[in-house]
Amino acid sequence: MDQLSGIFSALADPTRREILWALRRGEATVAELAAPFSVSQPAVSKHLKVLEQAGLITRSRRGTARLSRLQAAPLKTATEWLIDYRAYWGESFDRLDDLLDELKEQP
Amino acid sequence: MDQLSGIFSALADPTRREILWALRRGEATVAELAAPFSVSQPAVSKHLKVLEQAGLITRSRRGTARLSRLQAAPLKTATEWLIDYRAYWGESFDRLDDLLDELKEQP
DNA sequence: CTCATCCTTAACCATATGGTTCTGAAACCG
DNA sequence: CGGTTTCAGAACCATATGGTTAAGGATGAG
Repeated sequence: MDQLSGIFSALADPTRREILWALRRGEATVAELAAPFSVSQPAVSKHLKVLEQAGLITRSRRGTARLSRLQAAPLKTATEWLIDYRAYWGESFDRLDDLLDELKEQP
Repeated sequence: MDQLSGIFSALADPTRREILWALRRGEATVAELAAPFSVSQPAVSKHLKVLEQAGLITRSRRGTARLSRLQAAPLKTATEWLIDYRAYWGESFDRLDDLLDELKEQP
């Protein structure tokens, strides 16, 4: 599986996007990440493995707990693919351009 | 399947990304899209159906041929998700920021 | 050393996915 | 009308995916 496919398929699952969202402010344990969901803890462990293999998170230990931490690189890779795509395409991204403008103006 | 999941899982397949790439300059028939690949024509038809259901393409007829055409909206949706995510995350996108700077300066 | 805690792995299951071949529908060509 | 071209659909297959429960490894607490 190439890198982009791994990233996009990792992002394709709503539970995994929620997990990434929960991690945006820092590290969290498996139990903390599993709490908001109605799925079992081993299911969350599987999702974390997928995210790790896509490079979206790295993992470490603290006592018996396993900590997950976001990694920026794959998100950049995915965003760049989309932006590059647009660069080679005739049509513009209209409202996306506006959004980017806004983002540039509030640094 | 929610919209983002459909878009990301459509983008997760390399063949589908190649098809989108081939469509960046305009419409194409199924045969034209299938030619570069070592898969059968029905396989390409299936991929086109996935892309259509994700909203990434629309389809029309010209004689016996079926034309596929790119749609910008889902690409915008996906890009915005990634950009928004970054907006709520502490770390910056480093080189992505540079890329965006470059894009803003060559309009 | 023993035990509890936290999490991963194994085994299993149902459904989805990506591929095939074969068949047939839809539109033009003569 | 009949044939050709272009493509979609059906049926089938192998593997991947997302879920479960049950068992067990690793670390810290007592």
